[in-house]
Amino acid sequence: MPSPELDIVLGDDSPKIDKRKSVPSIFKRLHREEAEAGSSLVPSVIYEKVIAQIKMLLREGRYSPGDKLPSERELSERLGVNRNAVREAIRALTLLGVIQTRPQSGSHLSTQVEGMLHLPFEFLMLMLRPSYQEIQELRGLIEVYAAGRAAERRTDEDIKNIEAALEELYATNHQLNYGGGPNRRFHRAVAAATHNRLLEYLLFCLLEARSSYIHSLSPTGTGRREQNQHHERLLLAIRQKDAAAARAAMQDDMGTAAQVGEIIRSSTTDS
Amino acid sequence: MPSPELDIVLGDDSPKIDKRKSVPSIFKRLHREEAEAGSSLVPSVIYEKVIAQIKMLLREGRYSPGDKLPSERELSERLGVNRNAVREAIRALTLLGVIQTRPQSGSHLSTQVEGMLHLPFEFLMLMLRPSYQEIQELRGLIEVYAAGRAAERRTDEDIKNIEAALEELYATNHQLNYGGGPNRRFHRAVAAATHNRLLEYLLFCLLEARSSYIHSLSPTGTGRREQNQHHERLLLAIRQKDAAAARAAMQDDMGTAAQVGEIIRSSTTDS
DNA sequence: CCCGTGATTCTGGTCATACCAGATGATGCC
DNA sequence: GGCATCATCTGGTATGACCAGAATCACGGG
Repeated sequence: MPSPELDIVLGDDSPKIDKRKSVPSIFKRLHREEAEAGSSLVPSVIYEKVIAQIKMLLREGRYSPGDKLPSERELSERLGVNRNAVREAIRALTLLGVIQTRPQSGSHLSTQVEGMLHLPFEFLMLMLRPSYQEIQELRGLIEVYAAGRAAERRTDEDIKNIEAALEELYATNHQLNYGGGPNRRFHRAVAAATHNRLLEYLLFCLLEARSSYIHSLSPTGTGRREQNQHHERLLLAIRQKDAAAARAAMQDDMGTAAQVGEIIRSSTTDS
Repeated sequence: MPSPELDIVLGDDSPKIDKRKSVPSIFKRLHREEAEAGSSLVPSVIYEKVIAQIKMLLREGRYSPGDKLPSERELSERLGVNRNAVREAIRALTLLGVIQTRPQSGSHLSTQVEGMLHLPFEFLMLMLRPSYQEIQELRGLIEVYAAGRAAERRTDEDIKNIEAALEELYATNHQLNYGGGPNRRFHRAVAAATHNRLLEYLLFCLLEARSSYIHSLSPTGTGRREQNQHHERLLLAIRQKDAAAARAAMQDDMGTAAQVGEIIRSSTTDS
């Protein structure tokens, strides 16, 4: 059941001429023309064609998350390209998190989106080099909104998840990884209560990338008590479905985080 | 000046044993262990090491956007791996938008972040399949916030840009690509006035991916007049630095967009 | 001495082939 | 029927080759 027909066809009905000489030149020409036009509608290089195919199959619903892709050898044969090109495509998609591949088993479409935006976000920050304030502003605006919505939409299940996350946070509270995973998980649990997966996941990735970008956030424990307090307030507000109070609590929590960020920034004044 | 030293070293001081047999087995073992643990701290495959290297160089500031990378052959030699692995890494990063590569010239770190998140976002939506409401909620929350901040922070330059974008939008208003590029550029111009590049870019990519995800948004012209009106109000509010009015105008614009989305959804009831 | 021209070199894009090691699945023995 | 064994398949990696266009440099004319 895994591998639905998929008869992939590369857009070109190229006359199969020799393949070593003619085909590349065609691509090259297309490439140049496209490059000059600034557009990229026609994939210039083969691996992009492979990716475009997979994307199309996803879009058309012929492939669904979890499905197994044909083997690299089979794909390369069907697509009429070398295995290297297929590998490059698969590798690139793996990096995006679209595909998961196990060494001697095969490649599957990811069943979960976890990890899909981490690297892209990380690189985005490395390239854009946003200030701490910029990140915090974006984060804050999403989190505060999410807190309010969470209060309005939360189910009992959500409450349980948030409580569990909070408990975990407390359990690791004495450790050094302040602001680390548990904290992110708590915030994610709150965001999840909005029942907007896109929002939840975007925020989560933003937090992950932020944490990785502002490396070693750990040193200071400043405001930990305040932060715990904010978290408690937040949970209470969400439980009581008090959107305004939830937003206020989250806003305060953001403020605390901003303070921490300030300390970090001032202590590492360079770069 | 382009290629700063870079003496890349793969983390392992492997005793250079034959290289065809021993090294892979080491990776394999590490890979399996990591896979079982669910983590991925140790890059399992070589191309990930290459990527990690580049990321590290970026993080350390030894490489900056625009710099030219060593040639694939040179990289593969320095890293002690095959050129394929290097290509896979470069290709993957190209897909992320981190690297730009021209056929007979070389690979450079992208100077612009444009296009960095497009594909990731697209795939995220293809995998997550969020509802129109989910997208719109996320979009709306960012846009409304941005409108307010734009009103507070805008410079005269920003006003000019927004006006220009609005003019372009009007110019193409009679065409079919309603809700297309010009509209996104207008919204981006507003977001740019917040002077938070991260926010601006994130929103932009979200809009791009949204447009690509909700394909063929064009058919209906419903609400175009209202939308124009909202845009005018928005511009006015930003010009007058009236944050509340700006948020209100944007909120209305989001409402219009939601309506359009509703129509689209109801007219294509399937999939 | 400058500049244009032409050949050489370099680079990315593609391909073919080969081998390894682990996973998979079929086969056959008990 | 259950379990061990082996052929096969798969992804990971390596080597080597060629193409076409870009980049570079050397050379000769002005």
